[in-house]
Amino acid sequence: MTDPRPRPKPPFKITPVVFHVLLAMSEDSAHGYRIMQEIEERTRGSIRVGPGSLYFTLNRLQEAGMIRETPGPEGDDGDARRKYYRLTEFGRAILGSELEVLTEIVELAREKRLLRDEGVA
Amino acid sequence: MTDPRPRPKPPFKITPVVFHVLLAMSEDSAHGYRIMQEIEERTRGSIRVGPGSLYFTLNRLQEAGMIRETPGPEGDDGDARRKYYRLTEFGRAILGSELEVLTEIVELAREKRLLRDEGVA
DNA sequence: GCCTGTATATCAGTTATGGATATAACGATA
DNA sequence: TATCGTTATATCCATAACTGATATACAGGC
Repeated sequence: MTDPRPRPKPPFKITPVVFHVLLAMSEDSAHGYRIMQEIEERTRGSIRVGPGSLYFTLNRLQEAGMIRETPGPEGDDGDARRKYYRLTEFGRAILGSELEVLTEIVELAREKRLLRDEGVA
Repeated sequence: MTDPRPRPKPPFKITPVVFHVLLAMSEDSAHGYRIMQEIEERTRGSIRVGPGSLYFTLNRLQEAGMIRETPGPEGDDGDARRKYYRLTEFGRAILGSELEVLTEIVELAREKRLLRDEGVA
């Protein structure tokens, strides 16, 4: 039960909002408004991030070096208002570390038969 | 991407603290102080719930019918100060629902190779 | 009997979040 | 080109949640 590998230490607490913002950027770069929508879609509306939390969180993540601003994706000259961000290596490490914790929790839940699905599986 | 089964609707937000308290009670009944310790142990100190959040959360969970007070476990006449709680069916359903969301996130993370481990697996 | 640890409880200060509001640019369309 | 709804970033404020300090008291070892 000892930690096999040191976890990167986040400079502030990784709240659900922070986590989901990082996760929403894990594949492509993304801009704020899109992140808002994606979180709501993926969690089927159970988590809704308002503009207050969102832009506050984006600034914080950028200051902490977990994301950085990038030019938009290839061929996107669409909307000049958009600001695109992408995960840094550090941000990716933090996200990975958080996901490990979640993975352990999910495994524990399976062992204890806490999920409504997969009763036998 | 539509929800195959309606989720039980929690009467308030299931924050990390709330979630971990529910999880800590999923097997046996438990008392407050023990829950505090267990959360700290299982998350290897990365989540620490102080007495403020804990007892506030326990009261709230009880009012909402997610946990209920019970007599201590068989053969425990140890410490009269302890208050033991156990999950209700409703509480178990809420916990299960939250775990489903986490399970989906973990699966997504695996597909996207976001975990530091299991690169090939 | 005294001290440390266990146990519940409350309170105050801080931090995080959500909703309202502001501003403006975009796209469609009339 | 005027107008309207949507997209998009940004700030502010009220509320919600959390942390740490403090209080109280019992248990067990010495």
